[in-house]
Formats: sequence, structure tokens, C-alpha cells
Amino acid sequence: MHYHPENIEPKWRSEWIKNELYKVYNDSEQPKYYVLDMFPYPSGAGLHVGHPLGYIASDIFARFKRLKGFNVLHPMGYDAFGLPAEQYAIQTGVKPAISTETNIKRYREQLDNIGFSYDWSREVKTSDPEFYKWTQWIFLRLFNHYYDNTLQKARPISELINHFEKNGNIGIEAANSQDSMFTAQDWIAKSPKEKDDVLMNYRLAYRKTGYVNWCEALGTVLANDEVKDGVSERGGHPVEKKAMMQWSLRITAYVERLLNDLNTLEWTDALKAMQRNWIGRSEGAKMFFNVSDKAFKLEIFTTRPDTIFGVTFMVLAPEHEFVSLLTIPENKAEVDAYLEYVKTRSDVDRMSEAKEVTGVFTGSYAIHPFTGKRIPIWIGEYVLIDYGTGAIMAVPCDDERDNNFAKKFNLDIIEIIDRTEYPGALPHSKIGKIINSDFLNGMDVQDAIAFMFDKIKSMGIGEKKVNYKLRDANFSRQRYWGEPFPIAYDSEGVSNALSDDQLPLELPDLDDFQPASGGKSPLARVESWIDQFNGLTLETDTMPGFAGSSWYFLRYMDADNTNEFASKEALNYWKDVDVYIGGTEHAVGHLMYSRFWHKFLYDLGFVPTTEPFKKLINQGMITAYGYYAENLRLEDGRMLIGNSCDLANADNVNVGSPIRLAYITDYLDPQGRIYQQAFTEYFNAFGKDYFVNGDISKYHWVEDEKGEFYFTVNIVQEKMSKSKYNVQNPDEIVSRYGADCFRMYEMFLGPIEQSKPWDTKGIDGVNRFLRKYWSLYFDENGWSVNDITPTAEEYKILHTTIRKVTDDIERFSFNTCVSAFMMCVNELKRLECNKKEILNALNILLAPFAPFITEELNQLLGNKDSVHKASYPIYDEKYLILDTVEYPICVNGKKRDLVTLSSSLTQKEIQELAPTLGNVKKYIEGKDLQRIIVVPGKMINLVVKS
RNA sequence: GCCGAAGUGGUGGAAUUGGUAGACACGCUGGACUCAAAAUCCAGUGCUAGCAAUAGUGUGCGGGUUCGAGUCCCGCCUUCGGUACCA
Repeated sequence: MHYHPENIEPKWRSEWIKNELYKVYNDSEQPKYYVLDMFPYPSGAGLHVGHPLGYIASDIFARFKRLKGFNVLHPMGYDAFGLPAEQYAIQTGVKPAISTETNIKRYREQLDNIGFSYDWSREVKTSDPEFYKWTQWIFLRLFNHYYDNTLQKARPISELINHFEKNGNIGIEAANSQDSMFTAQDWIAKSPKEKDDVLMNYRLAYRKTGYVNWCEALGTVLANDEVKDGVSERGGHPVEKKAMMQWSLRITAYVERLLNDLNTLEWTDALKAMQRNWIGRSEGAKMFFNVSDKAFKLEIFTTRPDTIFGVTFMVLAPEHEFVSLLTIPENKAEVDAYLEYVKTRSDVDRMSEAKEVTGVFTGSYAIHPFTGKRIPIWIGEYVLIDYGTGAIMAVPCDDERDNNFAKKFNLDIIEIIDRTEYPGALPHSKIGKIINSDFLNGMDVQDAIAFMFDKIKSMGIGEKKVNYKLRDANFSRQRYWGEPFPIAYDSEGVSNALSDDQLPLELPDLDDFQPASGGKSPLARVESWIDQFNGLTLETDTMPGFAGSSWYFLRYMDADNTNEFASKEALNYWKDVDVYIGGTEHAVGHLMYSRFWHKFLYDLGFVPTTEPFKKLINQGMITAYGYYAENLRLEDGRMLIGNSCDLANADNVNVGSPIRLAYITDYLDPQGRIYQQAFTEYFNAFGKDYFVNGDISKYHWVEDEKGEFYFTVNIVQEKMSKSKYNVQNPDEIVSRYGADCFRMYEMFLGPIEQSKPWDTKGIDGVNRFLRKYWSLYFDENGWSVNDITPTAEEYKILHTTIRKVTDDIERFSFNTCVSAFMMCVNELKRLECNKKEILNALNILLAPFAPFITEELNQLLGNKDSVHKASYPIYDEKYLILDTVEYPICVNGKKRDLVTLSSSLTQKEIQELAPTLGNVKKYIEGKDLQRIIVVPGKMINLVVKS
């Protein structure tokens, strides 16, 4: 009898489905446990070996918890809205709904192959109207609430309107996007459109014109976390700042709670740090500067009010609203030219090149609040419009950027900090003594900061203020494949929320997915859809990918509910996610938005917890090796330069940048076969095919004096992705070795939170283990398990393994679990142990890792019920105790000898006994024995002075 | 630059609170079985010296604390991840 997974696995797969083995009920008496995976985007490439890493870990954990007696919710679904499906539709005409369905089917097959214990009756798809009905429903609640800063809670917008009618906005402490005051009379006098505009300043989901990340290539706006290094996360297209009317979510209202509640979470420090970083809290002061000959004041934010006497100029962001007001006629031409120049620069330009200092003088002056001096007001792109107030007071002596700016444009620099008494202090650090600063002279920097907070407050020119890097989340996408906004506008442009019974507002069926003119979504062309609510015009933007993913984990709790997103009972029973497993790539996007939505739903009384994910495990990426040729020279001496990521811009790439190796399909050889030859040689060296993802003719050829062909190879680890053609498919491994082997091998690779390159060279070891495990149950005559009572040694092996595996699963150390199983089986094999009591317990122990082989053996062992419904074995200390223990004898920490002692001896007894032992005596004879250190079970250490 | 994580054999990695470093596996070497191969099994395998027992040495580098340091402290180096004209 040999181990044949291909005979075992399909059988149990269908058996489990038939018996609804993994169905979970909400009315259990058992304690609940919620184990969740970050649901995948069903891409056309299918699952690769990286996806299941986290899924396998969570599946093992879920199965373990089930065997431990918990009612475990372990669901799966699909983040089914998104750009790739729509891009695909534009290219091929296949409708996103269709391609998404196809991809989901494929994902499901692949997932089923691996033997996950998901309760598929709770499956969710964010693109399903029955699901996005509730996404829209939550959006409407966000739209209809504002954030009360005093209560630190979301409140209905109707309360705010009541207040406006009685008192205007006087006495309102709310998160808002403006702070001009109005009275009750002002409010009543406003037109509906004006009222709508005012309310937009308070709503948690609101519309405003702002500078957004516009991606021309994708034809849509992106959120900050969807932009990486100045290009779009999806596709790597350039992104520019553009002023547009957009929906936003007021996540900044929750910023303090999002920051403080991090302390309550069992997340890694790294991840919490990322979130803190993204939130970017900094304490400082806002200050107002009078402007010469102008009625308005200029507001700035600074963390260093102590440096006020070092201020020699001011700088505004180019987009600042005062730019035109402050530009004097003589400087207008120059300023306009500068603004024009700034407009042409994308984010990549601003980031990539060496920091070049640019700016222009407006011609206006601010007045220094203490010295009364005139301070020139400049415009510079290093000041960002969306941080602080978009304007700064420049202190060139103590800020590197201000310093560079001052040097470039010959502006004054006044030294105001003396660090000579603090030799270790770095320049620009908050350490030193203030000089040249009137009443601040001689003060310590820290004291001066505190002093200035009070000073500016008492003078009425400013006050303490906390600033954040976190911005409100851009929530509009000019795309088709997303949730439509349940918002319609009247002829005045006043926004109207649809009523709950009009939900879901479904996407219309479409044939043409090209963006509509004016940077609008394809929906803008579908008049019948836009005008379906008589007289009103529907919003044509759709929600971004993170809309559905911000709350999907709640839907699993009660996935079929048609009256609520989930019932109160379900929400109160399952509460929150106990363990959430997923990649770090969602550290600041999905995880931040989910926390925000969850807190909002908590404020409204829908969910019982303030945080959605108690514990978070970050699985590392499974990477692939990427082979890049560097300095690839051809036989005629010319050098091939290029960069696979952006072939269109290959001309701009520097010599030496890596080129992705490519197998050329439509190779345009400019001269002859020689180039073809060069590539072929390279590829043969690796015995693999590579594909070029662009047109070879766009590479740039450079002359070189040497007539040799050579290259250097750079091997890097990189993300698996379809675009890199390095995807490893799990199905091949499963069909060759079986799902059990695949699961255990992925766990055996190393700690789950670590990134590691995919490599199959160790898989035989795991396969050998499974065969060895199987062979414990059989001999040459077949089934050989017997009922003989196990020996003490056999019990010891079993119980050591139970203890090790139980502890290691709890701390998500699955690779060491696999090692423990291997060691256990090796030992049992050595003892030729085929006793039922041992094997039955071991089989349950192994079940979470290898569900198929254990289920088969469980049946052969004569157990009627599934092994996945068994009770997890508990280890018993009594089996771990040995009669004798071999102690190493160490002298001053160095191992010298061994001594065998009874295991019943206490630490103290050994300490007293040790000097009398013969083989200890010889080490202490003639020496000065200071003391004896006994580590029970580990060692006896003699501390001697020689 | 700043924040975070990590550096251990030829390789992946183990060592849970400071206590025999290298578990478990891959690979490699030798052997058994076989006409042969595959598979399987047995033995060896950090490095240096030695036929060997054994001795010395050894967890990125340099110091320190300790009877004892991969683990703790101080100062560096390297790699990876995040982030950046954030005032």
C-alpha cells in the first residue's frame, strides 16, 4: 500500500462538499473565533503560489481552532471591482462582469484544489448588487453624517441643520473643510445650492474641488495610497496634480482615534509604525502674518515658533489661493511663467531629478509680528498645497530647504540658534540655545517653543495646532467598474441622496468602455441610466476599489441577509475579526479605510467593537527570481539600453539601468542576425523563455568603441505578477505532489511573515515525509495498525510533539510545526511504532496541515466521524518526564563532561550533590570553587577561579 | 534623510524567558539493493588541524555586561520593506 494523493484527494473534496463539513452557524453555544484572509482581486492570471501562503496559514489556524472547540468563521470572497477588468474590457470588449465571473470561477477551482475549509455559503463578491447595495447604503450614512469634535463621534447631518437654523454655525465643533462663520439668518437666506455647498463642508462623504492625483493613462483619479513613487500603483503610469470636483471621505475626522486605537491592537510594530507614519501627526502652531498694504492675513503652520526671529522670507505653494492677490503687476509675467512651468511638471519629475531649487518673488511683503520688518513673499514648488496651510515662514538658518532657497535667491540668513554648547547636536535639531532673538535670547530651544505657544496666543497672532499628513480620502473614480454613487443632482447642482429603498443602484449594461469625453466615466454616455430618476441627474463617477473592501468582513457574518448588511444578532455574536492575515501592501490603504468605516459604523451603533481586526498577521511575499541583463553590449560594440518598465521612455534611461531579459517575438533587427544571436545565447544559459513586454524597436542603441559582446547579470527577487511573466501556478504542484504536500511545503519554506523566493527544490523532503507517515500504517501485508498499549518512549514522542505543535500554531510558527512532525515520524519509524493510540492522536494533530491524508487514514482507523470534527489532543506532562537526565558539566560555561542524574532531583538537590560526584570532583580539585549554577534539565555549571 | 525589520553552514531555516548553536529539511559524499536507472534504506556532513579519540574556532564588524551572549547594552557595516521637499 503506497501513498497516492491522486486517489485520496478528489474523493474527500467531493465528500466534504456533500456533507457540508465546513458550514458554520451563527447560533452556536461554542465560543466564536473569526479567522479571515484578505480576499483576492480575481485577476486574469489566476492564483499564483504566493496567494495561498497566507490562505494555508489561516486555514491551518482555523482548522486548529475548530478542533480546539471553537465555532470558527472562516469565509472567502472576491474583491471583484477594479481597474484591470475594465482595462481588459477596453482592450478586448469582454464585459467586466463576464471576465470577472470567469476569473472567479478559475480562482474557486484553484482554491478548492488546495483543500481550504471555507464556508462557501457565505461567499461575497463586491461587484454583486446584493453586496454593493450595502456599500451604497453605508455611503449614504457617511453622506448624512458629520463629525462632532466635542463628542468625538459621528452625528446625523439633520442635527447640524437644526443647529444652523437656530444659531448658524456658531458653537459647532465639527470636522470641516472651511471655517467661515455664519448666523442663523445667513443660513436661512441661503439658496438650496448654497446650503448644499455649506453642508458639503461637514459631511463625512462630501464633494469638493481639490488637487487630486490624476492619471491620464488610466483616465481616472487615484487615492494617495494608490500612487507609489509618483506613478500609479496599477500599471506604473505617470500621475499629475489636477484640480477637480471629486467625492471625498472625511477620514481626517477620525485621525486621533485612528492613531490612538493602534495601541489596542495586536499588530506588528512595523505595521503600526507605517500607519502612524501615514497619519503623520505633528504638533506645532498656526500663525497669522499681516501683509503689507493688504487687508488679509497669511496663515502658516510651523513646528518651530521659536525660530520666529530667523524668518527672512515666506513661501507659498504655487497653487495657493493668495498667489494672484499677492503678485504685483511688475512681477506678473514672471510669476505666470513660473506657474506655467510648475504645471508641466508631473510628480515623477518633482521626485526623480536631483532637488533643483525653483521659485519666484511675488513682489509683496509680510510684516514680521515682532520686528515689524518687511518679509518678502515668494512662491516655491517645495511648499506643498495640501500640507499645513500651503504657506510657510522660512527660517533659512535652521531648515535645509529654506537654506537652499535662500542661497539660490540671495535672501537674508539670520543665525538664531547656538549649538556650540551641544557638540553632539545635529543641525536643525530641536537642541540649542536661542540667540539674536530679542526676548527669546538665552532660552533653550524646547523652552522657547513652549514660551512662543503662549506668546502668540496672548497676542492673538496664532495658537497651538496639531497637523497631520493624512488627507481626506479621494473617493471618485472616472470609471465604469465600481459602485455607482447613490447620488443625483437637480438642475441647480444640489446633491440628493437616493433613498434606501432605491438601492441597489445598479450599473447599466454597457458595450463601450472607453472613457467619456471630459475625463468622465463611460457612464456619462448612458443617458437612460443617468436620467432614470425623473428630473435628477445621477453622479457618473464610481467608487474606488477600497469601498467594498472597507466593510466586506462584516457581510460574511450574515451574507444572505436582504434586510440589513448583517443582523444585530450576527454582528453581536461574531463581533470582530480575531485573526486577519494578509500582505503588508495594504498597510495604509485597506487597513486604514476599514478601521475608519468600522469606527463610523460603531458611532452609529451598528457594530459592537471600535476596531475591526484584533490581531493581524502579515504574510511575506513569495517572490520570483528576476534576471536582468546589465550593460548588454553587442558584437559590433553598440550597447543596448532600456528598461522593461517603461519602454516608451527608453531614451531617457541611463546606461547601466537593468533591462528585463526578453524573448523577442517580433524582433525588429535593425541590421542583421547578430542581435538575435546575442539574445539566444543568453536565454539558453538559463534554459527558460522570457517575453518582452514591449516593442524592441523602442530600445535605444548606443555606439561603443569595443567590439565585444558581453553583459552582466543582476539577479533580483521580485513580486510575482502577470506582467513580469514569472508566475508560478500552484495547480502544477498540486497535481504532481498533492494538496497536502503543497500546503506543508509552503509552510515549511520559512516563517510566514518573511518574504522568500519560490523554489521547489525542497519539496521532495515534504513528499518523503508524507510517504513515510503513510507507511507507519502499513507493512508489506497491508494495514498493520494494532491495539497494543504504547510504551513510555512512544508516549513521550507523541506528547512532546503535541506540546510543540500546539504552542507553535498559537504563535503562527508553522515551519517549526512541520519540522516537529518530521522528527516525530522519524522517531516512530525508528521504533517501528504502529500502535493505534499513538497514530490516531498524531493523525488529528496533523489534520489541520494535511487535511486529505489524515481524513483517509482517519477512516481507515475506523473512526466514523471526520477527522476535522475530532477533538484536538492535549499533552500530558506525565509522559514528558524521564527517569534520568543527562547533564552536561560545564566549567565556567564551557562544556567538559556529562553526568546522568535522576530526573526527580530538584535544583537544590543537584547543587548539593554535584561536588560529591566523581566526574565533577576532577574539575574542582585544586581550584577555588565559587559556586555551582544548575539549570534544571539543561546543565550544571561550575564557576571556578583558577 | 527619517521610520521599521533582519543579518546564523553550500542552501532554506531552528534555538519560545541569556543556558550543550546549527533542530528539521535540501544539497553533497560514501555505502546497500539493482544487469542498470529511478525509488528506497544506512552512514557522514559548520570551519581548521589530526588516521583517530580529540583540540581549537565559530551566529555581519568592533567593544562591553555576565560563571555563561545568536539572544542584553554601546558604536558601526550591509540587506530588505515603508516613506519623503510634510515646514
